[in-house]
Amino acid sequence: MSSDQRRIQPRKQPRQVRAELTRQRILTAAAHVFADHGYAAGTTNRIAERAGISIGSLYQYFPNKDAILAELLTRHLDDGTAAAAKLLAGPLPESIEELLRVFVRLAVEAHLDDPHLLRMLLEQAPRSDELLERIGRVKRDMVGHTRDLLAGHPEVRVADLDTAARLVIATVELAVHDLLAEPDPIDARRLEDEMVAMLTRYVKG
Amino acid sequence: MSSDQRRIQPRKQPRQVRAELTRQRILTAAAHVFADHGYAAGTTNRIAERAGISIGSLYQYFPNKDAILAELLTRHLDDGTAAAAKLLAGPLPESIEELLRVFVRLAVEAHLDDPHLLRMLLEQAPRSDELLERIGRVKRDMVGHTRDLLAGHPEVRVADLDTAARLVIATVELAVHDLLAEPDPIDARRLEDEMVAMLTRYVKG
DNA sequence: CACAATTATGAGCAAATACTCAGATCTTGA
DNA sequence: TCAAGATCTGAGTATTTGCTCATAATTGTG
Repeated sequence: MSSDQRRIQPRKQPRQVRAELTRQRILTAAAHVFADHGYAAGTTNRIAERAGISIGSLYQYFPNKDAILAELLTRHLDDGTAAAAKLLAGPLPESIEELLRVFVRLAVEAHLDDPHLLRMLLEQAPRSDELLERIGRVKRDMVGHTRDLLAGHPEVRVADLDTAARLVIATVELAVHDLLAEPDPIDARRLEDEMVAMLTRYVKG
Repeated sequence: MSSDQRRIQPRKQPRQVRAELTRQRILTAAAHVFADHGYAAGTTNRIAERAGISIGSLYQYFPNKDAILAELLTRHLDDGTAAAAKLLAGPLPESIEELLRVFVRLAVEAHLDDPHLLRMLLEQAPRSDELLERIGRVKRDMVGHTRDLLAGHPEVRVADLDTAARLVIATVELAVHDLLAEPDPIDARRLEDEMVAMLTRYVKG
């Protein structure tokens, strides 16, 4: 029941331009529909309708409903890791405060687009073992990088690097998700400032 | 479609002992089933089966599936607010660090029982306007109390009391949820220590 | 233009599942 | 003891919804 291995990869590779276009329209529509109605009530027929295509076309590009969710989540994760990798490859600020600010800002910006969609994605992800796996890996990578950054910085004074890294990641990810997705969302700039202040004072000991 | 007002209150008041007992068994079974399978896959028939009663009996005490979720969430919220009120009524520690510790410990303990159930409850709550309302009210109260505590404490130095209070609440609630519900859960004691350290340094400025 | 490959259509199927109801069984109180 | 009310039963209904497939339309190619 919960261990069925369902395809998550597209059913076929688009060979014409209109095919790729249709694929995009499906994903865009799905993002809207899921954000508005949630995953369960976001039916595939509704997605097709919103995309302006027939339900049959939808199933030519996605083997099942979960695959659409998976694709949306994958994109978000890939965007995030790519942006983070780009940051890590370039020159980084010296001070721990500015260092933290750079990454907090990254997180905030990644969630400003559509906080409701993002929240839904992460909530529904546990439905699939494969997605759980993928999220777990990304999170572990983030914790690892954070630990390394903390470890190599002279200003940092914490009791347990591993716990500190986990706490930092959890705090940033979750608080950003939550505070931006609330009915009365917090101001993004202020959120960034306060969170940087909190984390900086924390890791400086 | 999504605006139908469904009953959430029990269908009848139990008048015999066995009735109240059945009600309890349903709720206990539902907690387990929801925690194991999630809300969508936690079917009412499965709940009834696990409770050792017939599906008909279930629907004599709960008008619909959402009402079961609502009852479970209500209990959690009521337990939490009651515990918090009890704390606030009694003598509180002087130092801000110990003050924060008391409340962080409360949050951690409230989620040690069944982190997966709690996570599921909060994820599925947005399905109902009434529950969203209730959660919002509890959260607003918590932020309010936190702001008052921070405002009246001489050690506290923060730029914006309101933002700080929101950040503190979000951090505690979410990080506790998340870190305890992970496949490799963080040690509760260590979580408490680190979180208290972070929050203390933050609010002391 | 002709023909094959690709893409689109949407009525309808199969399965899942929330929920009902007519009747059986148990409990209470006099 | 026994009737009335309370509780329980579970096969069945109504609805929703993910998804298929036979067919049509469109596009690329020689």
